[in-house]
Amino acid sequence: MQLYRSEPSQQFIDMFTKQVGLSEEEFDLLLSHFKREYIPRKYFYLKAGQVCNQKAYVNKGSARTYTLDEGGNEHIIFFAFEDWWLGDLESYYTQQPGKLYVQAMEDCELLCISKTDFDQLQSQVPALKEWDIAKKTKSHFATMQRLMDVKTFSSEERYLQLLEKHPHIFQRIPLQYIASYLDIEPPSLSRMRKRLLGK
Amino acid sequence: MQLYRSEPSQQFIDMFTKQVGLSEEEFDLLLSHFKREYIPRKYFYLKAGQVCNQKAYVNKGSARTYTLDEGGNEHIIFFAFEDWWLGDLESYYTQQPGKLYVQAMEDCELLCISKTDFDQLQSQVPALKEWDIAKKTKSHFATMQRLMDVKTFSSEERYLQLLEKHPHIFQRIPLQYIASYLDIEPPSLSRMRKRLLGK
DNA sequence: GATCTTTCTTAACCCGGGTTAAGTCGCTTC
DNA sequence: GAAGCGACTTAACCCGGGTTAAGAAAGATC
Repeated sequence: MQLYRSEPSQQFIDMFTKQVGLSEEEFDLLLSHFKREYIPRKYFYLKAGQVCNQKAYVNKGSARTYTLDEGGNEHIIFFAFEDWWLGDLESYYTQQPGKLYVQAMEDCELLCISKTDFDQLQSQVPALKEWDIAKKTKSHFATMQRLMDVKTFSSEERYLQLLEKHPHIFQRIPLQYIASYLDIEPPSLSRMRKRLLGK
Repeated sequence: MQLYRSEPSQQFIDMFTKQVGLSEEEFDLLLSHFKREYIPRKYFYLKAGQVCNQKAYVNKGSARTYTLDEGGNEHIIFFAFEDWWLGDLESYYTQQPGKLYVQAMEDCELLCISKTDFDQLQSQVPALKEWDIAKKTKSHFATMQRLMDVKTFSSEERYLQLLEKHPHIFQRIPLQYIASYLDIEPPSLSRMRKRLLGK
């Protein structure tokens, strides 16, 4: 058993060795550039105005990504749980200050690699570059789907979809965050849940 | 003056020759694969369930891209005017049936190139491939920005932003489409406009 | 175990937007 | 120019969600 500078989940290892197809040497090289980072609950991984200069894999914990309006209200864009990647993609690629807040909802253990390091590795390992492009594409389609969902479905429909597709998140995060994700206020979510109980 | 199989706008020519940096020969080769397509007002370029198998440049006219919910209501995701590209990006890349409707709001003249042709040209002309990747990236960020806007700003704020950034579209397309784009009903947009007149 | 904090629910009130339908204006068509 | 059509506005009604505040429940902390 080899000693790692970080202790990646099996999913992390499988992703790079089985899906991306890295050799053991390539994986070890990649892994040596990852640093573990802990974000306690309620603390921020990223705030608006900061430049996102690394990729962060959620090894453990959960986080929420949100925007802030002029009134100081938060609007959750998406959640992240284990085996997701955190960050502000636009800020990462443009290296300009971002507009997003990323806050830990539970204590988080992240595996982080700087953009500088990843860019260099990417030029050495073609499979990594392909993986990154594919990841961007998937992310693009997911963002588009979210936009379509927000426009097409009512908050109740989106609540039911969330309940069906990701029932586990209701066990882990406060309902007020779900409400923000659905673009409604907590009392409204409460009323909706009560209404749905009768069905 | 050369005869083209289609008559691209100056913007179209500049994009590929100046921005992408194609040589005259490369541009002519590319252009020879484009076909002109006319979509009369109210007709569809694409419907949900169809596979999007070509890129379409809007040479003239305007279109709206929307989803349909179970109740048969339309939800406009975005508009397209001259110098934009039309289509269902996910369907194009996956070659699976899409979920979007793309309908001409004014008579449209499109310049279209099949995915098959473009993929082949892309492998011959590296600059084209880079352009395509850059376009996807820009599109991704734009989609993300739209999602953030929809979640962060009220319909009134988004109306004012639209008025400021794209005042010309109010001269070209019916207000009912603007309303759909803003996720409100036409009477509500009317009330809002009346309210804003007093300011 | 008592206190404090966080989270969720509930109630009461109000306002804004959906809904429906009618009416106006402008443009096309014959 | 009359009729017809599409687009926009307006009015009236109703319902649902925001807002605020209070209370209950569950966890955390000491």
